[in-house]
Amino acid sequence: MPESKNKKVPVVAVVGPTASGKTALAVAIAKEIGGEVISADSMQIYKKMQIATAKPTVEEMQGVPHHLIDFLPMGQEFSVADYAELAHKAAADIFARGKTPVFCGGTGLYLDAVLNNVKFSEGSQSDEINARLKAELEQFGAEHMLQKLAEVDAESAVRLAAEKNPRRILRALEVYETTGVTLTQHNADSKQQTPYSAVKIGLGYKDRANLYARINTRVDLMLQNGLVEEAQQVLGESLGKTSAMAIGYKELQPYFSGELSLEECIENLKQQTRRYAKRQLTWFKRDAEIKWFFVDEHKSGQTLIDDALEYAKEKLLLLRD
RNA sequence: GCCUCUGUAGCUCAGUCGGUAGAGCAGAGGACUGAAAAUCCUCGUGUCGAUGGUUCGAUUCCGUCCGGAGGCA
Repeated sequence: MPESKNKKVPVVAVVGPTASGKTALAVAIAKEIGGEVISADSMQIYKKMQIATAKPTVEEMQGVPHHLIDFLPMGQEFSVADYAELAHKAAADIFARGKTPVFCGGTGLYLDAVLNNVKFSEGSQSDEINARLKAELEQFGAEHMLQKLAEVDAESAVRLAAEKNPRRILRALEVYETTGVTLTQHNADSKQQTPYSAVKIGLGYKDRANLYARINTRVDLMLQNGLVEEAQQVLGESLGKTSAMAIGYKELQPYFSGELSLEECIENLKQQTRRYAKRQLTWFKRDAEIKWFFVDEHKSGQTLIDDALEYAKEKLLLLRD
């Protein structure tokens, strides 16, 4: 009965690719153990973006309180740092009321940032510096930016040399210019002990084809539920840098402008969603703490939920020992 | 029935003046610390429609057959 364990806040995290059934499982778990859901989804945070983000409906929530959903105007930008701050607050609040936080979502970066308690220092971001670096990138290219980085932060430059991901090179430069500290150092400083002890449950498919089929039919369902109308409305308003990236609206833009047929846009939307799911899987796969449950290995959604529920309860009991 | 074009990677097509072939897309794997539903990296062997012939050697040239497109009757 180690003392340190008792000090950690027990939480459950339901993760997995889009369209794997996370919402239903998280609600079932929350109801069973007396929990509240904290969404870990970079797009469900926005108001008005309902259908495309598969935001849980009131019926789906079944009376379980949901946090970090449907609260931000679309024009506002958001980032991991913002998410981490809000999520920690929500978790502390839920725990203080004697309940258990149940994280649920497919944004791996958000989840990891919170569960690993990554510290986001305040001064490492600057829109002006970012804009300036971006202009420089456009003029001189990624290679040039990488060399510029190598002069001040050789270690990060070496690490980033293989992929030459412009976004990441710029961030490394931004961190150095704002804080005077290398990205390597900055990231090392961001590591802290986590206050949480998480039971991680992954929802997946044994056969990739089944996941893709599920995604395809879910997009069709969204269309039946009025996705086109929602897209028209959303695209008509001013989206922010973050919300504009949501899958489901920008793919339909060519249809509204008459460049492509609706059918072509839908195919494209489905494909984008499939690729997104694949990236999510790549992210979650490397987390060995996740216990996976496969949808296509169960007779019904209910047996899957029952199995996962049983696992979650057992694990939580162990954590409380 | 005749003529022309065409049949190469899951799809769209390049190409080989004869020495067994390569792009885009799709797909797969991976990375990921302030846009993450984002951004980026890596990965291409396929009876070159079938079958005979010419040749040291044919996917490439020639014949025949089968499939597809078009034109003329």
